[in-house]
Amino acid sequence: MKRIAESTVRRLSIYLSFLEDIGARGALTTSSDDLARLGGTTSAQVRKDLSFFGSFGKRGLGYSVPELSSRLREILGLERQWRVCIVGAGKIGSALARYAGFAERGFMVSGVYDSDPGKIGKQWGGVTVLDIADLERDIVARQYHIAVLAVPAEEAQVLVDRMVKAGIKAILSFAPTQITVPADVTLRTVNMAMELEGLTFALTNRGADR
Amino acid sequence: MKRIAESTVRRLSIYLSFLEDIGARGALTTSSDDLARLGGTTSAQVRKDLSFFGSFGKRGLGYSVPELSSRLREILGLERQWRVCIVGAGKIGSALARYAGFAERGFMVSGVYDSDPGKIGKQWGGVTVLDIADLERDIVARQYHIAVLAVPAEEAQVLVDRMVKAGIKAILSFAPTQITVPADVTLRTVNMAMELEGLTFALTNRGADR
DNA sequence: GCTAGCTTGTGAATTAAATCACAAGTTAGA
DNA sequence: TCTAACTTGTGATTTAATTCACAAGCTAGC
Ligand SMILES: NC(=O)c1ccc[n+]([C@@H]2O[C@H](COP(=O)([O-])OP(=O)(O)OC[C@H]3O[C@@H](n4cnc5c(N)ncnc54)[C@H](O)[C@@H]3O)[C@@H](O)[C@H]2O)c1
Ligand SMILES: NC(=O)c1ccc[n+]([C@@H]2O[C@H](COP(=O)([O-])OP(=O)(O)OC[C@H]3O[C@@H](n4cnc5c(N)ncnc54)[C@H](O)[C@@H]3O)[C@@H](O)[C@H]2O)c1
Repeated sequence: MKRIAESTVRRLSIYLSFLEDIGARGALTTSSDDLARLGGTTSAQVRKDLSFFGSFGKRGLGYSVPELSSRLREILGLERQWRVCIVGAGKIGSALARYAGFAERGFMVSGVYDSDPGKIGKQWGGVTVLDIADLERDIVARQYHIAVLAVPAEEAQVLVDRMVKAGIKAILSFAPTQITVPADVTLRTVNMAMELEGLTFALTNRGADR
Repeated sequence: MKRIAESTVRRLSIYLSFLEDIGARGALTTSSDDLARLGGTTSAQVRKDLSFFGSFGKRGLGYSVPELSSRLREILGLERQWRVCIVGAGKIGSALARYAGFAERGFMVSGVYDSDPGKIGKQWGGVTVLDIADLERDIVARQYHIAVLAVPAEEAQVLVDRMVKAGIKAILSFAPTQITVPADVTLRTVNMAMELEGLTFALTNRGADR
Protein backbone atom coordinates (compact mmCIF):
# COMPACT_ATOMS: atom_id res chain seq x y z
CA MET A 1 0.00 0.00 0.00
CA LYS A 2 1.14 3.49 -0.87
CA ARG A 3 2.03 5.85 1.92
CA ILE A 4 -1.08 7.79 2.91
CA ALA A 5 -0.68 11.52 3.44
CA GLU A 6 -1.64 12.94 6.81
CA SER A 7 -3.95 15.38 5.06
CA THR A 8 -5.85 12.46 3.59
CA VAL A 9 -6.30 10.86 7.00
CA ARG A 10 -7.59 14.14 8.43
CA ARG A 11 -10.13 14.37 5.64
CA LEU A 12 -11.27 10.81 6.21
CA SER A 13 -12.05 11.82 9.79
CA ILE A 14 -14.04 14.74 8.50
CA TYR A 15 -15.97 12.62 6.03
CA LEU A 16 -16.76 10.14 8.78
CA SER A 17 -18.10 12.78 11.08
CA PHE A 18 -20.42 14.03 8.33
CA LEU A 19 -21.55 10.54 7.52
CA GLU A 20 -22.46 9.95 11.16
CA ASP A 21 -24.25 13.27 11.19
CA ILE A 22 -26.38 12.73 8.12
CA GLY A 23 -26.76 9.05 8.97
CA ALA A 24 -28.29 10.03 12.31
CA ARG A 25 -30.69 12.25 10.38
CA GLY A 26 -31.81 9.27 8.34
CA ALA A 27 -29.85 9.66 5.10
CA LEU A 28 -29.16 6.34 3.45
CA THR A 29 -26.99 7.43 0.55
CA THR A 30 -24.71 10.32 -0.22
CA SER A 31 -22.33 11.42 -2.96
CA SER A 32 -18.75 12.61 -3.20
CA ASP A 33 -20.24 15.96 -4.05
CA ASP A 34 -22.22 16.11 -0.78
CA LEU A 35 -19.18 15.15 1.26
CA ALA A 36 -17.07 17.70 -0.57
CA ARG A 37 -19.54 20.50 0.04
CA LEU A 38 -19.78 19.70 3.74
CA GLY A 39 -16.05 19.27 4.15
CA GLY A 40 -14.96 22.27 2.16
CA THR A 41 -13.13 20.33 -0.52
CA THR A 42 -13.85 18.99 -4.00
CA SER A 43 -15.64 15.85 -5.06
CA ALA A 44 -12.55 14.65 -6.91
CA GLN A 45 -10.59 14.99 -3.69
CA VAL A 46 -13.13 12.91 -1.82
CA ARG A 47 -13.07 10.17 -4.42
CA LYS A 48 -9.29 10.20 -4.62
CA ASP A 49 -9.01 9.95 -0.85
CA LEU A 50 -11.33 6.97 -0.74
CA SER A 51 -9.69 5.33 -3.74
CA PHE A 52 -6.50 4.75 -1.75
CA PHE A 53 -8.42 2.21 0.28
CA GLY A 54 -10.78 0.66 -2.20
CA SER A 55 -13.93 1.26 -4.10
CA PHE A 56 -16.88 1.88 -1.85
CA GLY A 57 -19.44 3.58 -4.03
CA LYS A 58 -21.85 2.70 -6.80
CA ARG A 59 -21.58 4.64 -10.02
CA GLY A 60 -24.67 6.63 -10.75
CA LEU A 61 -25.88 6.25 -7.18
CA GLY A 62 -23.19 7.35 -4.75
CA TYR A 63 -22.27 5.81 -1.41
CA SER A 64 -24.32 3.94 1.14
CA VAL A 65 -24.05 6.01 4.32
CA PRO A 66 -23.90 3.10 6.76
CA GLU A 67 -21.50 1.14 4.59
CA LEU A 68 -19.10 3.99 3.96
CA SER A 69 -19.21 4.96 7.65
CA SER A 70 -18.32 1.47 8.60
CA ARG A 71 -15.50 1.23 6.08
CA LEU A 72 -14.07 4.54 7.26
CA ARG A 73 -14.26 3.44 10.88
CA GLU A 74 -12.41 0.32 9.88
CA ILE A 75 -9.75 2.26 8.00
CA LEU A 76 -9.28 4.69 10.87
CA GLY A 77 -9.14 1.86 13.39
CA LEU A 78 -12.29 2.90 15.21
CA GLU A 79 -14.01 -0.48 15.19
CA ARG A 80 -12.48 -1.25 18.54
CA GLN A 81 -11.86 0.25 21.95
CA TRP A 82 -8.61 2.03 22.68
CA ARG A 83 -7.14 2.37 26.14
CA VAL A 84 -5.88 5.85 26.82
CA CYS A 85 -3.89 7.21 29.72
CA ILE A 86 -3.52 10.87 30.53
CA VAL A 87 -0.19 11.99 31.90
CA GLY A 88 -0.43 15.22 33.89
CA ALA A 89 -3.49 15.93 36.02
CA GLY A 90 -3.42 19.69 35.73
CA LYS A 91 -5.86 22.10 34.15
CA ILE A 92 -5.86 20.62 30.69
CA GLY A 93 -5.41 17.03 31.87
CA SER A 94 -8.47 17.36 34.05
CA ALA A 95 -10.56 18.77 31.21
CA LEU A 96 -9.50 15.89 28.99
CA ALA A 97 -10.06 13.23 31.65
CA ARG A 98 -13.64 14.34 32.10
CA TYR A 99 -14.36 14.90 28.41
CA ALA A 100 -17.30 12.75 27.34
CA GLY A 101 -16.41 13.04 23.66
CA PHE A 102 -13.59 10.54 23.97
CA ALA A 103 -15.65 7.62 25.27
CA GLU A 104 -18.23 8.23 22.55
CA ARG A 105 -15.56 7.59 19.98
CA GLY A 106 -14.20 4.46 21.64
CA PHE A 107 -11.39 6.06 23.58
CA MET A 108 -11.44 4.81 27.16
CA VAL A 109 -9.51 6.98 29.56
CA SER A 110 -8.43 4.31 32.02
CA GLY A 111 -5.68 6.06 33.91
CA VAL A 112 -4.55 9.57 34.85
CA TYR A 113 -1.04 10.10 36.22
CA ASP A 114 0.61 12.90 38.14
CA SER A 115 3.65 13.48 40.32
CA ASP A 116 1.94 15.81 42.78
CA PRO A 117 1.25 13.94 46.06
CA GLY A 118 -1.64 16.30 46.65
CA LYS A 119 -3.38 15.01 43.54
CA ILE A 120 -2.51 11.31 43.66
CA GLY A 121 -5.43 9.30 44.98
CA LYS A 122 -8.07 11.91 44.13
CA GLN A 123 -11.15 10.67 42.31
CA TRP A 124 -12.00 12.32 39.04
CA GLY A 125 -15.24 11.37 37.42
CA GLY A 126 -14.67 7.67 37.81
CA VAL A 127 -10.91 7.70 37.32
CA THR A 128 -8.41 7.84 40.18
CA VAL A 129 -5.28 9.95 39.79
CA LEU A 130 -2.35 7.53 39.91
CA ASP A 131 1.29 7.97 40.82
CA ILE A 132 3.54 8.78 37.89
CA ALA A 133 6.06 6.39 39.40
CA ASP A 134 3.78 3.54 38.30
CA LEU A 135 3.59 4.73 34.70
CA GLU A 136 5.96 2.22 33.15
CA ARG A 137 4.52 -0.67 35.11
CA ASP A 138 0.99 0.26 34.05
CA ILE A 139 1.87 0.76 30.41
CA VAL A 140 2.95 -2.87 30.42
CA ALA A 141 0.28 -4.21 32.78
CA ARG A 142 -2.69 -2.26 31.48
CA GLN A 143 -1.57 -2.17 27.88
CA TYR A 144 -2.39 1.45 27.16
CA HIS A 145 -2.54 2.09 23.45
CA ILE A 146 -2.35 5.85 23.55
CA ALA A 147 -0.85 8.34 25.99
CA VAL A 148 -2.09 11.91 26.20
CA LEU A 149 0.61 14.18 27.53
CA ALA A 150 -0.48 17.23 29.55
CA VAL A 151 2.54 18.18 31.66
CA PRO A 152 4.71 21.32 31.58
CA ALA A 153 6.88 21.58 28.49
CA GLU A 154 10.09 21.00 30.47
CA GLU A 155 8.91 17.56 31.59
CA ALA A 156 7.57 16.45 28.23
CA GLN A 157 10.60 14.87 26.56
CA VAL A 158 11.68 12.94 29.66
CA LEU A 159 8.22 11.49 30.14
CA VAL A 160 7.94 10.62 26.46
CA ASP A 161 11.24 8.79 26.66
CA ARG A 162 10.00 6.84 29.66
CA MET A 163 6.76 5.94 27.95
CA VAL A 164 8.46 4.94 24.72
CA LYS A 165 10.87 2.74 26.62
CA ALA A 166 7.90 1.07 28.31
CA GLY A 167 6.42 0.31 24.92
CA ILE A 168 3.87 3.01 24.10
CA LYS A 169 3.43 3.54 20.34
CA ALA A 170 1.14 6.55 20.09
CA ILE A 171 1.25 9.88 21.92
CA LEU A 172 -0.86 13.01 21.75
CA SER A 173 0.99 15.90 23.33
CA PHE A 174 -0.33 19.26 24.50
CA ALA A 175 3.04 20.54 25.61
CA PRO A 176 4.18 23.45 23.44
CA THR A 177 7.58 21.99 22.68
CA GLN A 178 9.26 19.87 20.03
CA ILE A 179 9.48 16.23 21.10
CA THR A 180 11.42 13.50 19.35
CA VAL A 181 10.34 9.87 19.18
CA PRO A 182 11.66 6.80 17.36
CA ALA A 183 10.25 6.10 13.91
CA ASP A 184 7.92 3.36 15.14
CA VAL A 185 6.15 5.71 17.56
CA THR A 186 3.50 8.11 16.29
CA LEU A 187 3.39 11.52 17.89
CA ARG A 188 0.90 14.30 17.33
CA THR A 189 1.25 17.63 19.01
CA VAL A 190 -1.51 20.13 19.66
CA ASN A 191 0.16 23.48 20.14
CA MET A 192 -2.37 26.13 21.00
CA ALA A 193 0.10 28.99 20.99
CA MET A 194 0.95 28.02 17.43
CA GLU A 195 -2.72 28.03 16.45
CA LEU A 196 -3.14 31.48 17.93
CA GLU A 197 -0.05 32.67 16.10
CA GLY A 198 -1.61 31.43 12.87
CA LEU A 199 -4.51 33.74 13.67
CA THR A 200 -2.37 36.74 14.55
CA PHE A 201 -0.35 36.23 11.39
CA ALA A 202 -3.57 36.38 9.41
CA LEU A 203 -4.82 39.41 11.35
CA THR A 204 -1.52 41.19 10.84
CA ASN A 205 -0.95 40.37 7.19
CA ARG A 206 -4.52 40.48 5.99
CA GLY A 207 -4.75 42.34 2.76
CA ALA A 208 -1.00 42.34 2.16
CA ASP A 209 -1.20 38.83 0.80
CA ARG A 210 -4.01 36.87 -0.79
CA MET B 1 3.31 39.71 -1.57
CA LYS B 2 2.83 36.09 -2.48
CA ARG B 3 0.34 34.00 -0.59
CA ILE B 4 2.11 32.36 2.34
CA ALA B 5 1.32 28.69 2.97
CA GLU B 6 -0.09 27.72 6.34
CA SER B 7 2.72 25.20 6.70
CA THR B 8 5.22 28.03 6.41
CA VAL B 9 3.51 30.03 9.14
CA ARG B 10 3.50 26.99 11.42
CA ARG B 11 7.20 26.55 10.90
CA LEU B 12 7.87 30.21 11.62
CA SER B 13 6.21 29.67 15.01
CA ILE B 14 8.47 26.70 15.59
CA TYR B 15 11.59 28.62 14.64
CA LEU B 16 10.60 31.43 16.95
CA SER B 17 10.10 29.15 19.88
CA PHE B 18 13.59 27.70 19.36
CA LEU B 19 15.10 31.11 19.01
CA GLU B 20 13.56 32.15 22.30
CA ASP B 21 14.81 28.96 23.87
CA ILE B 22 18.41 29.24 22.75
CA GLY B 23 18.34 33.00 23.19
CA ALA B 24 17.39 32.51 26.84
CA ARG B 25 20.39 30.20 27.12
CA GLY B 26 22.65 32.97 25.87
CA ALA B 27 23.13 32.09 22.20
CA LEU B 28 23.75 35.18 20.07
CA THR B 29 23.81 33.65 16.60
CA THR B 30 22.41 30.58 14.96
CA SER B 31 22.22 29.05 11.48
CA SER B 32 19.53 27.67 9.23
CA ASP B 33 21.09 24.31 9.91
CA ASP B 34 20.59 24.64 13.67
CA LEU B 35 16.99 25.69 13.24
CA ALA B 36 16.40 22.86 10.82
CA ARG B 37 17.82 20.26 13.18
CA LEU B 38 15.74 21.51 16.09
CA GLY B 39 12.59 21.82 14.03
CA GLY B 40 12.85 18.53 12.17
CA THR B 41 13.19 20.07 8.73
CA THR B 42 15.97 21.00 6.33
CA SER B 43 18.14 24.08 6.24
CA ALA B 44 16.95 24.91 2.74
CA GLN B 45 13.38 24.86 4.04
CA VAL B 46 14.26 27.26 6.82
CA ARG B 47 15.94 29.67 4.45
CA LYS B 48 13.11 29.43 1.94
CA ASP B 49 10.53 30.11 4.66
CA LEU B 50 12.40 33.19 5.80
CA SER B 51 13.05 34.38 2.27
CA PHE B 52 9.33 35.05 1.76
CA PHE B 53 9.68 37.91 4.22
CA GLY B 54 13.12 39.28 3.59
CA SER B 55 16.75 38.59 4.13
CA PHE B 56 17.62 38.37 7.80
CA GLY B 57 20.94 36.55 7.90
CA LYS B 58 24.56 37.22 7.14
CA ARG B 59 26.28 34.91 4.68
CA GLY B 60 29.06 32.99 6.29
CA LEU B 61 27.81 33.84 9.76
CA GLY B 62 24.17 32.92 10.13
CA TYR B 63 21.43 34.79 11.96
CA SER B 64 21.49 37.04 14.99
CA VAL B 65 19.23 35.34 17.53
CA PRO B 66 17.68 38.51 18.97
CA GLU B 67 17.25 40.09 15.56
CA LEU B 68 15.66 37.08 13.92
CA SER B 69 13.42 36.56 16.97
CA SER B 70 12.25 40.10 16.72
CA ARG B 71 11.62 39.89 12.98
CA LEU B 72 9.64 36.68 13.41
CA ARG B 73 7.58 38.20 16.20
CA GLU B 74 6.88 41.09 13.89
CA ILE B 75 5.90 38.83 11.02
CA LEU B 76 3.65 36.74 13.24
CA GLY B 77 2.09 39.83 14.75
CA LEU B 78 3.36 39.17 18.25
CA GLU B 79 4.87 42.59 18.91
CA ARG B 80 1.62 43.68 20.47
CA GLN B 81 -1.04 42.55 22.90
CA TRP B 82 -4.11 40.74 21.64
CA ARG B 83 -7.41 40.75 23.47
CA VAL B 84 -8.97 37.32 23.62
CA CYS B 85 -12.38 36.22 24.80
CA ILE B 86 -13.31 32.67 25.64
CA VAL B 87 -16.82 31.59 24.77
CA GLY B 88 -17.99 28.63 26.85
CA ALA B 89 -16.96 28.32 30.48
CA GLY B 90 -16.98 24.54 30.67
CA LYS B 91 -14.19 22.07 31.24
CA ILE B 92 -11.98 23.13 28.37
CA GLY B 93 -12.91 26.80 28.59
CA SER B 94 -11.90 26.86 32.22
CA ALA B 95 -8.54 25.21 31.47
CA LEU B 96 -7.88 27.76 28.76
CA ALA B 97 -8.99 30.74 30.84
CA ARG B 98 -6.50 29.84 33.56
CA TYR B 99 -3.67 28.90 31.21
CA ALA B 100 -0.63 31.02 31.93
CA GLY B 101 0.98 30.25 28.58
CA PHE B 102 -1.34 32.65 26.77
CA ALA B 103 -0.43 35.79 28.70
CA GLU B 104 3.27 34.97 28.28
CA ARG B 105 2.78 35.20 24.54
CA GLY B 106 0.82 38.44 24.60
CA PHE B 107 -2.66 36.96 24.55
CA MET B 108 -4.78 38.61 27.22
CA VAL B 109 -7.87 36.66 28.14
CA SER B 110 -10.11 39.54 29.05
CA GLY B 111 -13.52 37.93 29.01
CA VAL B 112 -15.14 34.54 29.48
CA TYR B 113 -18.76 34.02 28.42
CA ASP B 114 -21.36 31.40 29.22
CA SER B 115 -25.10 30.96 29.09
CA ASP B 116 -25.39 29.00 32.34
CA PRO B 117 -26.82 31.27 35.08
CA GLY B 118 -25.01 29.12 37.63
CA LYS B 119 -21.68 30.12 36.11
CA ILE B 120 -22.27 33.76 35.23
CA GLY B 121 -20.69 36.04 37.82
CA LYS B 122 -18.24 33.44 39.12
CA GLN B 123 -14.63 34.59 39.47
CA TRP B 124 -12.01 32.58 37.66
CA GLY B 125 -8.43 33.48 38.30
CA GLY B 126 -8.96 37.19 37.83
CA VAL B 127 -11.62 36.93 35.12
CA THR B 128 -15.34 37.02 35.79
CA VAL B 129 -17.66 34.77 33.81
CA LEU B 130 -19.91 37.05 31.79
CA ASP B 131 -23.35 36.58 30.28
CA ILE B 132 -23.32 35.33 26.70
CA ALA B 133 -26.14 37.79 26.03
CA ASP B 134 -23.55 40.56 26.25
CA LEU B 135 -21.22 38.97 23.73
CA GLU B 136 -22.01 41.18 20.74
CA ARG B 137 -21.99 44.34 22.80
CA ASP B 138 -18.60 43.44 24.30
CA ILE B 139 -17.04 42.46 20.98
CA VAL B 140 -17.74 46.01 19.90
CA ALA B 141 -17.07 47.76 23.21
CA ARG B 142 -14.01 45.79 24.28
CA GLN B 143 -12.66 45.24 20.80
CA TYR B 144 -11.74 41.60 21.19
CA HIS B 145 -9.34 40.51 18.48
CA ILE B 146 -9.69 36.78 18.90
CA ALA B 147 -12.48 34.55 20.16
CA VAL B 148 -11.78 31.08 21.51
CA LEU B 149 -14.82 28.88 21.15
CA ALA B 150 -15.35 26.14 23.73
CA VAL B 151 -19.04 25.33 23.63
CA PRO B 152 -20.84 22.11 22.60
CA ALA B 153 -20.63 21.40 18.89
CA GLU B 154 -24.35 22.07 18.37
CA GLU B 155 -23.97 25.65 19.55
CA ALA B 156 -20.79 26.41 17.64
CA GLN B 157 -22.06 27.66 14.28
CA VAL B 158 -24.75 29.89 15.78
CA LEU B 159 -22.28 31.53 18.12
CA VAL B 160 -19.75 31.96 15.34
CA ASP B 161 -22.39 33.67 13.22
CA ARG B 162 -23.21 36.00 16.09
CA MET B 163 -19.55 36.83 16.66
CA VAL B 164 -18.85 37.38 12.98
CA LYS B 165 -21.83 39.67 12.71
CA ALA B 166 -20.49 41.66 15.64
CA GLY B 167 -17.17 42.07 13.85
CA ILE B 168 -14.79 39.40 15.14
CA LYS B 169 -12.14 38.46 12.55
CA ALA B 170 -10.30 35.52 14.14
CA ILE B 171 -11.67 32.44 15.88
CA LEU B 172 -10.04 29.41 17.43
CA SER B 173 -12.59 26.65 17.87
CA PHE B 174 -12.40 23.50 19.98
CA ALA B 175 -15.80 22.24 18.91
CA PRO B 176 -15.45 19.05 16.85
CA THR B 177 -17.58 20.25 13.98
CA GLN B 178 -17.17 21.99 10.65
CA ILE B 179 -17.86 25.71 10.89
CA THR B 180 -18.18 28.14 8.01
CA VAL B 181 -17.08 31.75 8.12
CA PRO B 182 -16.86 34.54 5.53
CA ALA B 183 -13.58 34.88 3.63
CA ASP B 184 -12.41 37.83 5.71
CA VAL B 185 -12.62 35.87 8.96
CA THR B 186 -9.85 33.44 9.89
CA LEU B 187 -10.90 30.25 11.63
CA ARG B 188 -8.71 27.53 13.08
CA THR B 189 -10.17 24.41 14.56
CA VAL B 190 -8.51 22.13 17.07
CA ASN B 191 -10.25 18.80 16.83
CA MET B 192 -8.92 16.37 19.36
CA ALA B 193 -10.98 13.44 18.15
CA MET B 194 -9.38 13.94 14.76
CA GLU B 195 -5.92 13.95 16.28
CA LEU B 196 -6.66 10.74 18.11
CA GLU B 197 -7.99 9.21 14.90
CA GLY B 198 -4.71 10.10 13.25
CA LEU B 199 -3.04 8.02 15.93
CA THR B 200 -5.39 5.07 15.64
CA PHE B 201 -4.98 5.12 11.89
CA ALA B 202 -1.23 4.86 12.37
CA LEU B 203 -1.60 2.14 15.01
CA THR B 204 -3.94 0.17 12.77
CA ASN B 205 -2.08 0.53 9.51
CA ARG B 206 1.43 0.39 10.83
CA GLY B 207 3.53 -1.86 8.66
CA ALA B 208 0.98 -2.05 5.87
CA ASP B 209 2.18 1.24 4.51
CA ARG B 210 5.43 3.14 4.85
C1' DG C 1 -34.71 -3.66 -23.08
C1' DC C 2 -33.40 0.87 -24.15
C1' DT C 3 -32.33 5.61 -23.11
C1' DA C 4 -31.35 9.65 -20.29
C1' DG C 5 -29.32 11.21 -16.40
C1' DC C 6 -26.19 10.62 -12.67
C1' DT C 7 -21.97 9.49 -10.18
C1' DT C 8 -17.93 6.83 -9.47
C1' DG C 9 -12.96 5.67 -10.08
C1' DT C 10 -8.80 6.93 -12.03
C1' DG C 11 -5.06 8.20 -15.43
C1' DA C 12 -3.38 12.75 -17.03
C1' DA C 13 -2.49 17.49 -16.18
C1' DT C 14 -1.79 21.06 -13.13
C1' DT C 15 -0.51 23.37 -9.09
C1' DA C 16 1.90 23.62 -4.77
C1' DA C 17 5.60 22.39 -1.64
C1' DA C 18 10.06 20.75 -0.62
C1' DT C 19 14.76 19.93 -1.89
C1' DC C 20 18.95 20.64 -4.49
C1' DA C 21 22.82 23.00 -5.61
C1' DC C 22 25.60 26.82 -6.17
C1' DA C 23 26.95 31.81 -6.77
C1' DA C 24 27.63 35.41 -3.74
C1' DG C 25 28.79 37.31 0.75
C1' DT C 26 31.24 37.18 5.24
C1' DT C 27 34.79 36.23 8.64
C1' DA C 28 39.12 34.76 10.62
C1' DG C 29 43.65 33.93 10.26
C1' DA C 30 48.10 34.04 7.91
C1' DT D 1 45.74 41.54 1.18
C1' DC D 2 44.72 36.92 0.20
C1' DT D 3 42.82 32.43 1.16
C1' DA D 4 40.07 28.91 3.38
C1' DA D 5 36.00 27.82 5.59
C1' DC D 6 31.34 28.92 6.25
C1' DT D 7 26.54 30.10 5.44
C1' DT D 8 23.01 32.64 3.15
C1' DG D 9 19.52 33.48 -0.54
C1' DT D 10 17.45 31.77 -4.51
C1' DG D 11 16.71 29.94 -9.31
C1' DA D 12 16.15 25.16 -10.99
C1' DT D 13 14.58 20.65 -10.10
C1' DT D 14 12.12 17.18 -7.94
C1' DT D 15 8.47 15.36 -5.38
C1' DA D 16 3.86 15.54 -3.51
C1' DA D 17 -0.87 16.97 -3.55
C1' DT D 18 -4.78 18.52 -5.90
C1' DT D 19 -7.73 19.14 -9.73
C1' DC D 20 -9.37 17.94 -14.34
C1' DA D 21 -11.88 15.30 -17.31
C1' DC D 22 -13.94 11.34 -19.03
C1' DA D 23 -14.88 6.29 -19.76
C1' DA D 24 -17.42 3.05 -17.33
C1' DG D 25 -21.19 1.61 -14.55
C1' DC D 26 -25.67 1.99 -12.37
C1' DT D 27 -30.77 3.30 -11.95
C1' DA D 28 -35.25 4.89 -13.06
C1' DG D 29 -38.65 5.49 -16.19
C1' DC D 30 -40.81 4.37 -20.24
N1 LIG E 1 -4.25 24.81 30.39
C1 LIG E 1 -4.39 24.98 29.08
O1 LIG E 1 -5.42 25.41 28.62
C2 LIG E 1 -3.29 24.64 28.16
C3 LIG E 1 -3.40 25.07 26.85
C4 LIG E 1 -2.40 24.75 25.94
C5 LIG E 1 -1.32 24.01 26.35
N2 LIG E 1 -1.21 23.62 27.61
C6 LIG E 1 -0.03 22.84 27.95
O2 LIG E 1 -0.40 21.66 28.62
C7 LIG E 1 0.54 21.37 29.63
C8 LIG E 1 -0.16 21.33 30.95
O3 LIG E 1 -0.76 22.58 31.17
P1 LIG E 1 -1.73 22.86 32.38
O4 LIG E 1 -2.29 24.20 32.18
O5 LIG E 1 -2.66 21.71 32.57
O6 LIG E 1 -0.65 22.93 33.58
P2 LIG E 1 -0.86 22.54 35.09
O7 LIG E 1 0.30 23.12 35.80
O8 LIG E 1 -2.23 22.86 35.51
O9 LIG E 1 -0.71 20.97 35.06
C9 LIG E 1 0.47 20.29 34.89
C10 LIG E 1 0.38 19.02 35.71
O10 LIG E 1 1.51 18.19 35.41
C11 LIG E 1 1.96 17.64 36.62
N3 LIG E 1 3.35 17.26 36.47
C12 LIG E 1 4.45 18.05 36.46
N4 LIG E 1 5.56 17.31 36.29
C13 LIG E 1 5.15 16.02 36.20
C14 LIG E 1 5.82 14.80 36.03
N5 LIG E 1 7.13 14.74 35.89
N6 LIG E 1 5.09 13.68 36.00
C15 LIG E 1 3.75 13.72 36.14
N7 LIG E 1 3.06 14.84 36.29
C16 LIG E 1 3.76 15.99 36.33
C17 LIG E 1 1.75 18.71 37.65
O11 LIG E 1 1.69 18.15 38.96
C18 LIG E 1 0.41 19.28 37.21
O12 LIG E 1 -0.67 18.61 37.83
C19 LIG E 1 1.60 22.43 29.55
O13 LIG E 1 2.65 21.97 28.75
C20 LIG E 1 0.88 23.56 28.89
O14 LIG E 1 1.77 24.38 28.18
C21 LIG E 1 -2.18 23.90 28.53
N1 LIG F 1 -13.17 18.87 27.66
C1 LIG F 1 -12.28 18.58 26.75
O1 LIG F 1 -11.19 18.13 27.07
C2 LIG F 1 -12.55 18.76 25.30
C3 LIG F 1 -11.67 18.19 24.42
C4 LIG F 1 -11.88 18.36 23.05
C5 LIG F 1 -12.95 19.09 22.61
N2 LIG F 1 -13.80 19.64 23.47
C6 LIG F 1 -14.92 20.39 22.93
O2 LIG F 1 -14.98 21.64 23.53
C7 LIG F 1 -16.33 22.04 23.68
C8 LIG F 1 -16.61 22.25 25.14
O3 LIG F 1 -16.32 21.05 25.84
P1 LIG F 1 -16.33 20.97 27.41
O4 LIG F 1 -15.83 19.64 27.76
O5 LIG F 1 -15.70 22.15 27.98
O6 LIG F 1 -17.90 20.98 27.67
P2 LIG F 1 -18.69 21.55 28.92
O7 LIG F 1 -20.05 21.01 28.83
O8 LIG F 1 -17.89 21.33 30.14
O9 LIG F 1 -18.70 23.11 28.63
C9 LIG F 1 -19.52 23.71 27.69
C10 LIG F 1 -19.91 25.08 28.23
O10 LIG F 1 -20.56 25.80 27.20
C11 LIG F 1 -21.65 26.47 27.80
N3 LIG F 1 -22.63 26.78 26.77
C12 LIG F 1 -23.51 25.96 26.17
N4 LIG F 1 -24.25 26.63 25.26
C13 LIG F 1 -23.82 27.91 25.30
C14 LIG F 1 -24.19 29.07 24.59
N5 LIG F 1 -25.14 29.05 23.64
N6 LIG F 1 -23.55 30.21 24.88
C15 LIG F 1 -22.58 30.24 25.82
N7 LIG F 1 -22.18 29.16 26.51
C16 LIG F 1 -22.81 28.01 26.25
C17 LIG F 1 -22.16 25.54 28.85
O11 LIG F 1 -22.91 26.25 29.82
C18 LIG F 1 -20.86 24.98 29.39
O12 LIG F 1 -20.37 25.76 30.45
C19 LIG F 1 -17.17 20.93 23.11
O13 LIG F 1 -17.46 21.23 21.76
C20 LIG F 1 -16.24 19.75 23.17
O14 LIG F 1 -16.53 18.79 22.17
C21 LIG F 1 -13.62 19.49 24.82
